[in-house]
Amino acid sequence: MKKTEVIGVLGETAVLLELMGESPFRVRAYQAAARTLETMEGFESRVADGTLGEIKGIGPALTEKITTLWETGTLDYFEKLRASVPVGLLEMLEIPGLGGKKIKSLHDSLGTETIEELRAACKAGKVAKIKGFGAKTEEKILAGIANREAYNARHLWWKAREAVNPILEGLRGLLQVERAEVAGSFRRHMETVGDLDFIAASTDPAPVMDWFVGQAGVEEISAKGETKCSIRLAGGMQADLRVVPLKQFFFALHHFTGSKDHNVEMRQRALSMGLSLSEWGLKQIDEGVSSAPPPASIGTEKEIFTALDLAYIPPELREGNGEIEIAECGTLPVLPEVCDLRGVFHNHTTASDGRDTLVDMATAAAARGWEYLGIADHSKASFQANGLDEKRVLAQIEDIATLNRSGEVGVHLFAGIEVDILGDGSLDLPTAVLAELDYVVASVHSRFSQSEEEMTARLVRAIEHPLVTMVGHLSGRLLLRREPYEFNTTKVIDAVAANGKIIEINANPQRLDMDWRHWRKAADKGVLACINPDAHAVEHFDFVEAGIHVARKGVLQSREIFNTSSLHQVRERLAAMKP
DNA sequence: GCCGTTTTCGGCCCGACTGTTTTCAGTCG
Repeated sequence: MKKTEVIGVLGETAVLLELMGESPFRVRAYQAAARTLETMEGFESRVADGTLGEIKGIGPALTEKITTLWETGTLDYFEKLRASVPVGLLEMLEIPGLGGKKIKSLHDSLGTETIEELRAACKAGKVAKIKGFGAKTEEKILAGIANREAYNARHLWWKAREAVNPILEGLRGLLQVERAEVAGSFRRHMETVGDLDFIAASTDPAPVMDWFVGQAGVEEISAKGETKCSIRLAGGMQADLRVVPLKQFFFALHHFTGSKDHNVEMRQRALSMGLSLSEWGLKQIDEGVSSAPPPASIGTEKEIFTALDLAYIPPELREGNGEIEIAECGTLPVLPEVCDLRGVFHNHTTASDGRDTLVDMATAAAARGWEYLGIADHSKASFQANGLDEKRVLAQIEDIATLNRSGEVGVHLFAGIEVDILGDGSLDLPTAVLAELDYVVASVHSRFSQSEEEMTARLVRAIEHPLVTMVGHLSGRLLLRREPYEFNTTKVIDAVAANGKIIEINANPQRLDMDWRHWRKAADKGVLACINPDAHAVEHFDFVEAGIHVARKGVLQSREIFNTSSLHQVRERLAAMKP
């Protein structure tokens, strides 16, 4: 069985155990193990030599189950568990207000196994009669089922921002509001976000909450208490607001920024120092460990970290991926910013499927202050995208050279191509043509359903081609729409490192590919990143901001990003990469 | 399920909100 499948089984086991009403700690153990495996290096050898149990969070029971899965491809424990839980129950977890225990209770008393049956039971008033349920729960379940159908549960970060900015501005404009921020996965710059979390500091919550629920675009008020309320916006996005006194603001902001894993570690660290950290503050625990008293008041989020002897951890890094250990040393890396970029390399023009011309694109790039712009239109195999054949490539090289010589645009243009990686890993254009270009982006645009072995070999072969400079959108995923194709990420990254090539950070908000979770390890192997907007129009240059988010979450530094280099350096490096 | 220079058993982050209760369980973040 493949590693990704093992991870899938562990994750599904956690969900199934939850539905069985198992101990939440056991559930958590499976979730944690799945996450650990996702980023684990040398998984195969550890399974083989039996050292899996040395990893924190993986004990004897999980070692045995993972080993069995890996070696035999099946696990009795899991199969029995899955057979005992109807699939409909898994889907019910997506309904707000329903967790493992309530779903189990519904199943036990009514025998509901599908969402349709649950809907029918609600409509017949049967659910309200169950102990622990009532009329309101029944209504909420019905509404939840309807919403689930109407809207996707998650949204692209880029899309969510359109909702966030006006709300933040509105909150900050209120007389009663001293501070307001957005927290949650949005603040951590996750590629997709579920709910939006707003925190406001005020001594007078009522008018703030009234404004929040009364905004234009609010479709439903899902909850409204004294200090917390929850709305659903047009488009289906859920937004929560919490109003706290100013002295609690930064604690609340930190808490609701998360992630959950980060918070757990922070609280554990506080406890070890004789302190208790919560969204309400930092207090001294009376007994036990001697410790310095916490600061009397906190005026920035940074001071919370300082109180725990940590360097400030930017929100993007708060994923429970060892950021606290790094911050312990007080040496957090300086993360890149949009202004560090001096150009981009994967951009389309009207020659293929872009909306703007070469000159338009160059002018817009110059207006951003970029020093250079790489043009990489599609190659001929991308027929639907009007890909360029040999002749048109050579013509475009000529156009670019002419434009560069003319000095009409204040940016240096590099002639490139986004060449299709064909099914067997060969490239869509002959070497003689590719050799005429300044650089080559190689991408997969077809035959996504190849086996992991085929796709891995295909990518590796393309990477090993001497004229390939970088790999475009490595996994081919479309967030919330299409899963990545199957390939061995480690092998591909190793091939890129071994050949001194570059991996693109495709900054299209729907791609954000290669995923930030792989970046730190890839960079440690010497792989360079190149943040590219995959622009099909001048306004798509804005996407680089999302690309910077990926780099920051991946803990990359500017020197690890190819296109933070000056024009002079880029020229030299591109030339050096050519055979 | 995992974990342990106080523990191999008894912990595992913690508090608000909701809807259901008559003192609290479940869910959520």
